[in-house]
Parts: sequence; structure tokens; C-alpha cells
Amino acid sequence: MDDTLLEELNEPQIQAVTQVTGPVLVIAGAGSGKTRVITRRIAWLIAQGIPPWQILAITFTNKAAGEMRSRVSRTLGHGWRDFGQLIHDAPTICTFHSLCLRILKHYAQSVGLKPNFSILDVHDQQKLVKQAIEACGLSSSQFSPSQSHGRISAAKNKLITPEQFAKTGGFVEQKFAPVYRKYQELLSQNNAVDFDDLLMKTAFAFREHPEILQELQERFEYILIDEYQDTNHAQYIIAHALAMKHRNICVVGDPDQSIYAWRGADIRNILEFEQDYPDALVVRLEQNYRSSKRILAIASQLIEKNTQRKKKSLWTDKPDGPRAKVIVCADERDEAQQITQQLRELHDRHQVKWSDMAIFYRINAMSRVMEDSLRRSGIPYEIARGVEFYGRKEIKDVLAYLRVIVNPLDEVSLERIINVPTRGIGEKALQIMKLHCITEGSSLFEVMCSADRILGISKRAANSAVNLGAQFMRWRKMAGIEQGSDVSFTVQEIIETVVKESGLEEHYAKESDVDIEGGPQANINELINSAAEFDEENPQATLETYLHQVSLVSDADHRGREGAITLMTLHAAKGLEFPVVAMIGLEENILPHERVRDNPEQLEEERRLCFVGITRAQEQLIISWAMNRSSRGLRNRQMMSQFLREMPAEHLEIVRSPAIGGDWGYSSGDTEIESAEPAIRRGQRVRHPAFGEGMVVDVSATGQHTRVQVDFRHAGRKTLILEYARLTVIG
DNA sequence: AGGTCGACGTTTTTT
DNA sequence: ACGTCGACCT
Repeated sequence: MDDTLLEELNEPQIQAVTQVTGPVLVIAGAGSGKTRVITRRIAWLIAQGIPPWQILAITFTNKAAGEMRSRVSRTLGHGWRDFGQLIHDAPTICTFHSLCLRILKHYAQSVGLKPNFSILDVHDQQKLVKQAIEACGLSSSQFSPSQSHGRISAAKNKLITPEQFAKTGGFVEQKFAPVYRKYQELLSQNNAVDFDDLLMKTAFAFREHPEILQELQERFEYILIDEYQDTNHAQYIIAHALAMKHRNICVVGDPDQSIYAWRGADIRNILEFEQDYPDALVVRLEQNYRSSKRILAIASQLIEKNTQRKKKSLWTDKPDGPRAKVIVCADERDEAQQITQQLRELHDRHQVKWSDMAIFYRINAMSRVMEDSLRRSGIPYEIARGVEFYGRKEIKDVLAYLRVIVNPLDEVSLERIINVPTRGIGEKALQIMKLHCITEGSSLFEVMCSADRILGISKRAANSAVNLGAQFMRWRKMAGIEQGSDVSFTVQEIIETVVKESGLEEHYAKESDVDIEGGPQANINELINSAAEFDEENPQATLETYLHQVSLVSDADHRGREGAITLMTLHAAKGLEFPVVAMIGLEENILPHERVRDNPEQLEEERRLCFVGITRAQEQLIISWAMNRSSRGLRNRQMMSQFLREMPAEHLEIVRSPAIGGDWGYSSGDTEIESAEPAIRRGQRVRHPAFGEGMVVDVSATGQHTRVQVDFRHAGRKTLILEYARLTVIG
């Protein structure tokens, strides 16, 4: 027996690692060595003689899966390769989505899918939703595509079909159900699925094809699920269906770090695990190995304000550490400067490496000002998941070409690139071709290939279309999809050829004459590089595999550029740790976000988000908030976040930025932090001499005037200048 | 056909 | 401040 696997583990950790059979619930507090436990547990199972391929470990992100995979093989001295197929002899370590993808591909025929289906990204999904709305004769002003998409997504995560949606819902649902149905129809016409379909179709496959489920149940005797607090209903069903036979299911999570309820995560999954498995072994990991005593105290006191919570007390052996610095700033630019200055000092005077620091914010938009400041100051930084790499226009263009090569039925992609670069196939020609599709019952791709036989299309357009079709057929041969080529090309070679022959290369060369860093050309080159890496790691991979893999990765795994500060959203920060953490924008309506104002449950989620941020810090925590902040062009007065008020003052050191000056009407000597509170607040009821009674929806200061937006009970929503409008406060 | 310009509504967090 | 949409110009 290999005792080194239990080295440096505490008592509860050993329990979690060695309880091989039966259900296990591990409540893993922040920084309690969770990843170590999971890795060791997988290694332990294998050391017990369990065949690796019987082990299934599910993580929340691809990045986490990759890390875990390499840690496990390092622990065991193995060099497994995971080719993204269902069948291989390594343990399966992946996300729910990629597990479902593998399952759906493997059983494609029985499930009624062609294995070359496209996976649409959010943007394309919304485009299709919009089409569905229009096809149902509803105005897209009534149902915005993004909102509608959200509704559909939420339904899918709860495994609600369009039919059930119509049956169980109220008036709005009745009206909306056809859109959902139509959307599903469009997806299937495109031979495409969305993210949520991966889960839903898998869950339904288990229900409708017991033989599939049985096969998988027998295969995966040992199941482990990380970040269990963030699983949604579909994932819950999938996990428990798989585990039903052997009941060797180990789930790991922390209810205090549940931050994805907004996308369907159901915290009850973890809270009720013991009811699902009354014989479960429950292990609590409460010793924190990450943060100083002060940081832990701040986090603990904050999270205790949540009422919906299982009590848990984290403790640590670490030293007290310094107090957390709270910087009150004049505005967001000042804030960025203050943070930059603080971090530079840590770097220059205390030799802290840039890569040991991170800056967290609530919303992506807040990174801009911070970036500017860092850039001006010459500090290297890297944004984890900023504008998603695969979301960039030029990248999407290239991928759209590839998707059409693999899946000619993918009209979302075909429409995207049919005239990019412009080749004379305009709106009109496209409309005629689409009409033809309907009358002939054939696909746009087929129609395009024989566009010269359609009346009403200009010679030029028809020629281009036919040529493009022929071009695609050549590429399909090259990719080994169509018969005719006996040489096999790598994904990299295919992409390079397509970029050249499609004219995209020239197209983007024209748009920007120089190779700008982060410009279209540079990005395409980066894509080609990453494809080369993919080829190397997956020697026998096809273009189809490549596309599927790429669809599930939101970011071109920037594996933390060496020597750079990391910037990211609080959500992206989960699971990471840094010696120095700066959290910016601790203001009402930012953190907590304005959209959660009146919802106590969502407010608690925001508090957890704040908790997650704090607990990423090992030694030093810096927090800032700004008295003014501009958003959508308007300058708003900000109030300090209630969360800041909830933190223990004795562990905070409050600093006022010199930029505030003394002329803000607040005594500057105050150690207590005060907020710049306008006289009239959101949510306040007011009366107007002409408009009657209403509720203040928004207050913003621009220049000399304060604008208030008021929702009047009878007169509707009005924007007023506070100084002129004679508003009286009610109550 | 297609490109450009101005208006408009709109922005949380992610697989 | 960003992307989409419609109108107008090349």
C-alpha cells in the first residue's frame, strides 16, 4: 500500500480520501485543501487496484479538469492521454458538458443525432432565438432575444420540454412556449445543439434508452463531483442516474461558495445530499491552509450574515497577517490609480511578484479603467476571460467556415460567412436562396451549390455561390469527410488552407495594415498556433473533434502569462488563490449588483460572491470603493457596499485617497467610512404636483444637476431634474 | 451591392 | 460606451 498518498493530510482529509465505497459528502470550506483531497482520492482509488477507466471525476471548468488530470498523473507517475472519446483507459476527468458531449457522440445514432452536430455559442443561440421569435409572429421588442434565451435556458436546465412548458406555465409561458418549440426545431434543422441541450439530451437519453444508462452505470463505478453546490437540476439527474447502480458517489462542495444560482444551480442539491443518501459519510474540512487569520476573520464574519446557511467555522494556523486595506477613492480612475500604486509598492519594495497579485471586479466592464492605469504604469497584466477569445469576430468567422465544412446543415454558420469576405452574395441573393430552400425542402448549402439554376439570382452572385460550394467540397475532401483525398491533413493545415483560400486572410489584412497586437490577424495566427498544439496533443483527432472541443472552451486557456498581474471577475476567481488580492468597486449596486436589490436570496448570493473574493487572498487583501463611478456615460454617486460595513472594523485599515480632498462635505478626519448619500434614494416614494405619486427608480448626478427617474403610478416613468421638480418625499 | 453614418436600446456573472 | 438597425450614398 502506498502511504505517501496520505502524507500531509489531516484527519478529515484522510477520511475523505480513503472512504472508497458508498456515498460521501465532503463539505470543503474555502482553502481547506479540496483539490489535494480530490486528486489524492482518485490516486487512492487507482492504488487500490480499481481500473482507472471506471473512475469518473466531474469538475466545473475545463481548466480545472485539465489541472486535475495532470495532477493525478503526476501523483501516479502516469502519462495518460485523454482523446476526448468515451473509450480510453485513463480516468475520465472532465466537465458535465464535455461528458455529455462524449456520451451524445458515442450514442449519437440511438439518440437521433448526427455525430457531426454543431455546438452553438451564446451569440449564435440568441440569433436563433430571434429567428424563432420572428417565426412565431411575435415582436422581438416584446420578448428580447437575450431574455427569451434566458428563459429557454432556464427551462432546459430544469429539464422542461416545450410541451411541459406550455402545460405548466402561466399566461406568459403559454405565449412563449411556441418560441421555445420553434427554437428547438431550428436547432435540429441546423444539426446543432446548444450548451443546455448537451445536458438535457443526455438526461433524456438515460430516461428513454435504459440500455445506454446501464452501460454507463456499469462503466463508471466510482463517481466524484467537484463544486457540487453549483450543479443544476439536469446535472443532478445525470449524476444520480449514473451513480444509482453502485452508489459510489463522492460529492465535494461548499454551500458558502455557491455563486451560480442565476444560471440554474440549485443549492438544495448539496444541502439535501444527506436526504438523498441517508447512509452518506459526511466529512467537513474546516482547517484553512490558505489565508491569514485576519483575512479569514473578515470572510467569516461577512458570510455569517447569510441566514440561509449551514453553520461552519473555518480556522487556521497561519499568522495574523496585516489588516486589509480599504481605500476610499474619488472615482473609478482614481481607484485604478490607487490600486496600481499599492501594487507597485508591493512589487518594488516588498519583492512581491506580479504573478502573485490579482485584481477582482464584479463586472467585466470594470476592467477597462484598471487596464488603462496598469498599462500607463508599465505593469504587465493579463485578463482571464475578458472578451472571450473564441468570441472575437475574426475567430468566429474562421470557425464558421470550419463548422460548415464539418456540418453543411449549419446555416447559422453558413449565413455568417457566405458573404465574408464580400463576394457579391448580398441580402437579396440570400433571400432568394432561402426561399428556394423552403419550396424545395433542401438545405441552404445544397441550394448554394446549384445557385446557377435558380431564377432571379444575378449571374455574379450565382457564380460566387457555386464557386464557394465547390470550394467547400474541396475542403471537405481535405478534411477527410468527403472521399477523394488519401493524404490526411492536420487541423492546423486545414485552418491555414481555409484562411488563405477563403480570402479571409486578405480580407483582414486589408482591414488593418499592420500586425497590431490583439488585432484580427494576430488573433487568427494565435488560433492557428493553438490548433497546432491541439494536433500535437491529439494526434488522431479530426476537425469535428477539434470544433467540439473548442466550443466548450470559453477562452484560449491563457495559462497565466508568467510575470503578470491577473485581472478577472469574481466568478472567474473561484478555485484560485493569490498572495495579494485587490477587490475593486465595493459599492452598492455594483457588489451587490443593482439587479438583486429587492431579492434577499440573490443578495445572499452576492455576499457569497464577496466571500469567494476575500478567501482567494493568502496574505494581503486590498479593497476599494469609489464615491463616483461612470457607467453608460453617466456619472453616478456611489454608496459604500453594505458588505464592507458588515466586515469587522478591527481588521480593516481605512485610507482615503488624496484625490477626494476636503471639499466633499464630510469631515476628512473620520475613521468611519461615510457614504455619499443623495437626499433622495432609489425605492423612495415621492409625490409630484402634476404627476402624482410614484417611486424613485434611479438617481444620478451629472454636472450640476441631479437627475431622478421616477415611476409614477399614473403618469408612467419620467426623468426629472431634482433641483427643478418639486418632489415631496412620502413616508 | 455594399459600405458608411447616425440613432437607439442595452450591459452581471459562464459551460 | 457597444452592437444592431435603418437610411442614404458610392
